[in-house]
Amino acid sequence: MTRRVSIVDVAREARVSVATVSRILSNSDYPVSPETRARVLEAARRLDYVPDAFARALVRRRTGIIALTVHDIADPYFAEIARAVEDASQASGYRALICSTDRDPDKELQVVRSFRAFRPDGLIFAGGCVEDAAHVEKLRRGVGSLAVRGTRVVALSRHPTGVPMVRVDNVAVARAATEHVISLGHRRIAFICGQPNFTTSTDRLEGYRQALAAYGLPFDPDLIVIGWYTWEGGYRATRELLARGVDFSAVVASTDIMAIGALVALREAGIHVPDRVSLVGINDLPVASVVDPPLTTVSFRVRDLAAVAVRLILDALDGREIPQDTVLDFDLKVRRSTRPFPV
Amino acid sequence: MTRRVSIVDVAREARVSVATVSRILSNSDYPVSPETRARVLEAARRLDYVPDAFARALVRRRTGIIALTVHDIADPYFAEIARAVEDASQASGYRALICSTDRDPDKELQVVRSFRAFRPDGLIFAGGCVEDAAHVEKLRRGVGSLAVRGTRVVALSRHPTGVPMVRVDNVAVARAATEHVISLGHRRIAFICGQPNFTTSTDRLEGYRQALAAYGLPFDPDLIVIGWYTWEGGYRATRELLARGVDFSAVVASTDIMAIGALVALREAGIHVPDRVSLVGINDLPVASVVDPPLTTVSFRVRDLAAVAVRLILDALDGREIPQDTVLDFDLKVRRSTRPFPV
DNA sequence: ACCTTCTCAGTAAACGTTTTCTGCCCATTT
DNA sequence: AAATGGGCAGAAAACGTTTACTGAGAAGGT
Repeated sequence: MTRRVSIVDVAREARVSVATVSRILSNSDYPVSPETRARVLEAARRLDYVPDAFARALVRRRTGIIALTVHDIADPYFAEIARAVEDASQASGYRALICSTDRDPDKELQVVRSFRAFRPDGLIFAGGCVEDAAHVEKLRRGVGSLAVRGTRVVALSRHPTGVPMVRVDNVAVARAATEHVISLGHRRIAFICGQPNFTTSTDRLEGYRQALAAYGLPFDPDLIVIGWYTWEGGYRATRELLARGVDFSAVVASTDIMAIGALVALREAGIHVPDRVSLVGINDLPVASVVDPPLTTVSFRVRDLAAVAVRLILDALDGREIPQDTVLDFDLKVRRSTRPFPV
Repeated sequence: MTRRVSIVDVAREARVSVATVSRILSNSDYPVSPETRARVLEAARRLDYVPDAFARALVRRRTGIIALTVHDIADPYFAEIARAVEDASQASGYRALICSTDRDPDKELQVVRSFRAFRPDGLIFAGGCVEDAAHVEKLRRGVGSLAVRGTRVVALSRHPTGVPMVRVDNVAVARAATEHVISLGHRRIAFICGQPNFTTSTDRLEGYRQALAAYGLPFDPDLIVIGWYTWEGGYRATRELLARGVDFSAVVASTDIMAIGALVALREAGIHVPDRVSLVGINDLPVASVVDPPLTTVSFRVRDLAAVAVRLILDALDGREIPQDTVLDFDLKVRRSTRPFPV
């Protein structure tokens, strides 16, 4: 195997020292004569030289890497996040390193730990992991040891302690979704809730409660059903709901993905949406407008969430002070999965 | 900022040389006394030492990185691929570096070029880029310069020259999809084709033609419509098809994603699937079983495709000979978007 | 003429690992 | 008692960059 071309080859070719090559190629504003610059640039081009990121990262204290943890890159929500992080990173010359945690706290710890070897300049936690105290503490230590090495950390849609976060107000979001169906006249409203160990779940449940309370409607535990944040989870939760035999005319799902699962379950049960049951989701993923009926959902720009997170990290790396809590707004997208009650 | 802990700190703490620490921690089978080993391990644990991936990559000739180019990580098909690559890489101690090319040949070149700085041990091209000769040549040079540096390259579902590939037989796949609706009695069968500069598109079109020919059906260009490999693309193509006013009772879409776009367009036009038009897709993505009606589609294990690619790269890195062409099999999943004609 | 200041480019010391040589010490063999 | 060899660990040279010094020469001020 032929040896790779390094900076010394370029230096030899251009008959200058490696220092000069480095200075010219890393675009520092170091003064250098036009002729030398041209000779070096030409040599680099001719040899097709690309600086080695590893050697560079070793001596600069920056790696140019922004790490991202997501629950599952194959989940449409996190795929959107990943894409936005990738784009925003790349636009600033950074590179995104993505890892899935599968909503498993142990795996999340392991992922964070494994990130340390790459000492990323930034770390974004997308999607809460399980937030029990012991885990948070372990995570804090793991993240802490990253931070010690200069990594800037930002959390996306979760509430860890001491880490800047960017999020939507999940309470308000779920409240908006619920109030929408209430305002359509629905009274018996089921809620498909995520696993309780995610703050997103508890926040959205709280929003649902607040909406009921605001309209003087009773809170009925029989209308609450819990599931995983997947299609399957939404499907099963809805089956369970149906099995209970309780009466309801609307369903608020914690996420679009769960809502689509619910749609499948309702369809299988011969319950038409929206004629017999109204359905509302949260997230406004691309897939929401493509199902039948198109899903009424609470929309917030998922990609903006991620882009803002990257921006914060970049700012922090530049030494700027960054806000501890950035809250993005949202709005309701009324499509065809909801309609007034009674018909 | 406190200095990061390096191998010399561990060495000092354990009162041994850095060489010894390195040998113990990188698990070489170098002989070392149990007491020394224990002391070093304990010191590393106490200092919470994690070896620096960059320094390590510099001296070993391996980076532990497998790079992956996809059209768009937010596209469900490529998200599946990405997830599988991530899992398979991680299982072998590698790390996946993912970049989206947006189906843009220029961006693909740029991505490949930018990968070189990281000199990945492996490179997987998922999803063809545009395959015109000039581009392939440029790409070959880019990839070539990667290969020179020791990167093993594998292509996923495309036909570049001289690069081992793993794929399904796209001709046979499309043929199976088409023959399915033919065998149901359909005679006027539309085909939603991808952009012609992807080999996947031309292969699948060819499969469609072969199926028609095999059953003695005429090929009617009016039934062929071209679009991007997106929901939007499938939607628009179907609208165009409808605008033509040609008669058809079945639609074969090049991908599930396009098929779902078609579903939306047909629904909007008041054309019921499958009562008036049968629809079949290709890929069997998770989303295919969740739309209404659940999509009949040709299924191949997308994740296996990616996992095999990683396996090949690992084999190649171990110096083993790897096959130039690996073809995975597929099968038809009949769901409810297709039905016999005439009703 | 001499001192200062600039402009430009080279020398060499990092950065944090791995790995090739050495070589010590002790046990075993002759 | 000398020679051999194996187990163990240290010294030092990479790996490919960046960057703090250093310094040569030219230009400009007194």
